Amino acid sequence: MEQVKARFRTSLESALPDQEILIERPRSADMGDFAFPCFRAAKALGKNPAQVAQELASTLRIEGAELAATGPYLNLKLHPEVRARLMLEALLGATPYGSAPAHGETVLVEYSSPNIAKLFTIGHLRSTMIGHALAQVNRYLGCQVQRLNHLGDWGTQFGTLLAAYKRWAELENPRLENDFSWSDEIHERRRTPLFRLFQLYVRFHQEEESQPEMRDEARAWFKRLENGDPEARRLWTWFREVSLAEFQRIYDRLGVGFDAMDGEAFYEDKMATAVQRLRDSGLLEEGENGAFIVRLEDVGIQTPSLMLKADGATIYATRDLAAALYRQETYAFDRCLYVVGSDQVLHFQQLFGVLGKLDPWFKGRMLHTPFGMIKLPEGKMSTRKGNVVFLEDVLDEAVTRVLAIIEEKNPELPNKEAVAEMLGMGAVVFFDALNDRVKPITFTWDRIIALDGDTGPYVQYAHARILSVLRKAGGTWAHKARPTQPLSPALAAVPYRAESLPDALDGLQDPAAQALLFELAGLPEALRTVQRENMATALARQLLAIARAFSAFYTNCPILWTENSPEVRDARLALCLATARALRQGLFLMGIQAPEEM
RNA sequence: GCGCCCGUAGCUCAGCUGGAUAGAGCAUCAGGCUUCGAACCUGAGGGUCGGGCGUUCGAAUCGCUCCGGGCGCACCA
Repeated sequence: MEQVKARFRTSLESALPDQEILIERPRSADMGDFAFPCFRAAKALGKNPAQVAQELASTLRIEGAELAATGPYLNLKLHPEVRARLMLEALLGATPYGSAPAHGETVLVEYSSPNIAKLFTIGHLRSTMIGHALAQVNRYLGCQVQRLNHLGDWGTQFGTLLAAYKRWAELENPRLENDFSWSDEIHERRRTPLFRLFQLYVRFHQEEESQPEMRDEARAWFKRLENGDPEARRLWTWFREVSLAEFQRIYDRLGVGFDAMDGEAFYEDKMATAVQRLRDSGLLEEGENGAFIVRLEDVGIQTPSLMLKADGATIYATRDLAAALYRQETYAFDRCLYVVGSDQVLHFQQLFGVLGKLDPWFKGRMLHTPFGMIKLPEGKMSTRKGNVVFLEDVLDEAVTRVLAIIEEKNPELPNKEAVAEMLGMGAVVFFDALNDRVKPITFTWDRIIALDGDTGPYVQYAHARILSVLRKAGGTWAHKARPTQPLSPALAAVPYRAESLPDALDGLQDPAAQALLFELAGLPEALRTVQRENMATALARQLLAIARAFSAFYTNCPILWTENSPEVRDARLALCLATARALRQGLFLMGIQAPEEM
């Protein structure tokens, strides 16, 4: 397909010297595979665009394709059989479809980054799964990717937690579990140390409102922690351990992995040199009240970046600065993506501004992918106030709903629970990636766990139907649709064996088959869009388009009918196989599994 | 107050480096299971692309402005 595009480009270049040739994709298969809009060329030539298209259509020749002028566009449309052959070769060949060979570019993706001693809420899902998808797609496209989890394991909040802990719940206290009135109503799973810590945190903030002097208590505890007080240190370590254990369980469930989990505490001893560099460059100025700031007006940011508090203590901006400098040295990266909510756009503008002034090397390498916050119908979620929706509750509810549907539609299904898990997760994760809105999303159960229409399960359903057909086809067809080794977070490409094509591809002449090929052809471009725009939306939407086109093909073109000639049957089976592989690969990049039956 | 973001069908959203008749899903209505999975498919209705002005051969897309909403604005992260 790429060669055809290149040939199209070459002939356009020779017909229109000195013109910039921009080739687009038409909106649908019946218009063709590639389109050249003639507006600019027409203007340069002083002609009518439609006329230019006509002239080009009658002059140029591309083997295996027809050139037609449709108004101001010159459309290249491959002959159905050529289109089928090119696409199936690409889809079933040795190179994973749409992937690129390693080219040494290093991309860092910072995502998830939960705070120690807090529970995963639905708000953490976006960063975690978008970050995962971006890491996966970049790896698929040949980048060297480092997946970074910048754990929130340092800061004043630990003073709060230490103070709360000392106040109400000593480590050894056996009454811990009974100290909280609402613990009896909650799920057994939440009777974990982490959940108790979370409750302590919430309680402290609640009581603090009427007793402001508690804040000093918290500050004092953080001071002790910073000064290396053994008790504070011991408790901090313990908080961190129980939190990480809990996080890992969730990451395992989501199929997400990291290459580094260096949290903010990791940069604790690296901030002094970072601050010194700021001083040496003359960027650090004393601001109001004795705090130290970096002014950024000259780079178009009116609000200066606060780097040191009046008491000399560091702030999260200092830690992010130290982290960026550390990463520059450690990874020598080409791009660093921060998948963090849109409430922090200013923070990252400031951070990037400071880095750019400190070292021009950083310019253009630092990128923030902001996303809208999830809020509840009654307002903003707040961990401090305790009005949050926990991620695991959402996942569990999704799985429960899917299980009910399985019982209704396919009660004989083996491994119901495992399949329900894949579908429930698929629904939630796919929904999350589908819209990359920067505006806030209002959480409702029915929205996030929708199972019909533009959803993960719709794509998974198309995949499962294909596997079902391939199984019925007998022989090794179904086997060919399975990965050659188990999938794991260490992989980006689903491992498939290269397959040879049937000799004849009649049977793919039908418009529905051609439309499916057209949508499959859009997948590589969608992956590049994901990489360029740093959002997973384009991939999710392309998978939907493929699944939709498959469903139409499936209803229009019988595959295993006895009246079909063996050639027609095999050609259609090959298309099914190619589609199944593409769908599984695409879902996998998003962190979604594709069950063979559902 | 200042800065950034958003406003597209009844609802939720795509489309935005300007370009073909503005697309999906949900909801509504009308059809489709004696052969491969109806978690599906086919069709219909539904739009001053928030309003206005401008740039352009051409604007949902770019600029200005107004209206409506969100977020941020130094010692939280």
